[in-house]
Amino acid sequence: MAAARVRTRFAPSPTGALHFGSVRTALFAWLAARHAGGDFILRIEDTDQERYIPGTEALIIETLNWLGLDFNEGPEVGGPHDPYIQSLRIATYREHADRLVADGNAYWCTCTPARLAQMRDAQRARSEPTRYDRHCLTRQAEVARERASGMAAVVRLRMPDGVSEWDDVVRGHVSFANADIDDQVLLKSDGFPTYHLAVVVDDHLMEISDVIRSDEWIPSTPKHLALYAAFGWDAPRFAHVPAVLGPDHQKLSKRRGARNVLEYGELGYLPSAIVNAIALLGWSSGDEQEVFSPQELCERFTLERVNAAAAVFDPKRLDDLNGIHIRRMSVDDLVEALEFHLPGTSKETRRLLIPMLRERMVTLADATRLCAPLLGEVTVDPGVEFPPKKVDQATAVAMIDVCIEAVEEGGLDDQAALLERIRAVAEGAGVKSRDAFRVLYVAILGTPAGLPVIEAMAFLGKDQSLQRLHQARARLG
RNA sequence: GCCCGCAUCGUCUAGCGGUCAGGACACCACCCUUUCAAGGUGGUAACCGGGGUUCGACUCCCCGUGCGGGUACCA
Repeated sequence: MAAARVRTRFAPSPTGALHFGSVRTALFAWLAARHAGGDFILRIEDTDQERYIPGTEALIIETLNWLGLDFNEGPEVGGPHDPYIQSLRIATYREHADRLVADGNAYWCTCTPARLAQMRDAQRARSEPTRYDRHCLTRQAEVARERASGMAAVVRLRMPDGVSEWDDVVRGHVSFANADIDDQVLLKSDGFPTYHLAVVVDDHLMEISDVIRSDEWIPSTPKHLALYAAFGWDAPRFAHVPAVLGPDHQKLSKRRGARNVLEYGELGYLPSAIVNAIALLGWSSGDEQEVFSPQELCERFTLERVNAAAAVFDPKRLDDLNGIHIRRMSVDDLVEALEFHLPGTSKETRRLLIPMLRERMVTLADATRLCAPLLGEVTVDPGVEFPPKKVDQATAVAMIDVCIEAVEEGGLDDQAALLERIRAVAEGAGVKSRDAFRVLYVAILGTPAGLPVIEAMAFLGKDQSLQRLHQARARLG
């Protein structure tokens, strides 16, 4: 078979916002496609009306767009295999189910949920695997009459004998004894397909070359293989990626509080940092590079290098990467990105602030806190010691006085000269400059730590700086 | 119950029979320094257990243990 074009898809069910687990699966599928110069497709798997949460579809698209995981085909953008929403493709599944029944690879079943439950209990009691006992397979004529009289019925896959096996891109060789596998329901009594039928039909029709999905699907892959065989289709490559675990080592899930990825945007995380962080959850480059732009990831990523073990998401790692990605941004990009976190500021103002901020942000949201004393009034927090620790009254007074004097005389243009003059006073007082300078930080910023104080004064201007210095001086009595 | 998968520092990982078991995050120390950061240097810290195979196992095989997943007319 000729090397087919690589086509991957992300196929979420619209049951809620995306968290890091689902997004990572999407990312791997996107990276695999982009690495190969192939196509990435978004398909919505909404075959369960009961679990459907309205609005989720738009949320998923927004998340993908925000992260930069662009899709070539899917809802809204369309494509050659439109529609990309399964609830709009019901007739297709129905036709395929009929074909399976006609060929003897599937059969109708009218067993009630109660009988099924009873059957499973009995099997369990006998230490047997739970699977359908094919009661209806042996009475198809009767089942046909029951259906004609309006009895609820489903179509079940007739699981063939033998062994199902495949070479999983991340797991290696995997095999199952078909005898342990259930005759899966393919068409529900409401006429909707189950995941199993829909996914196989769509992946084939949409020419998906690599099925990349979370590893909870491993046990049902034999059913899918049986379906490909029954239809006479070639099966795609399968890559089952491991789960992403929370700090409790439990799989990330919507209940249990896994966060909507979009919330990280509001918190000041960069899409590129998130992409970098989750790519590292299970994938490694093979050399020692760990900071990647999305572009670099596309170049370097291969499914073969995805680890098979589940990974615990570490927020500290994201923080680190986010700071690095922020520092790698251009000033122009930061001016834009900071608009949300420094509301009411002009581009020029943000441009002035960025050199001070850059090395100090873990998230963009830190800008709000860091810049507050420069964009508003200094607040005198009674919890802040003044004079600070290790600095006596006299030294504090001297520091403020020299600063006032220097600013009045020399202004704020020559920051180096200003710094020298102040430092000389600290040294003369025999106090470490690291301690003495805190006096100025509290005076100007209201806290002993923050943006560099001389640059901060330059930003505030002479009048405002002097006013704050005099205010502080007054507090010292 | 039955089936499947996974197993290296606290966390993410490299390793694909012979390494002082490497890197990153976090943590600690020091340096730099106008605070805080950023940056630099160094440090603490790991092969789940037991059997094999082999001259030699983190690496291959088996068993156990732990964890995860599946076992639905949910995906």
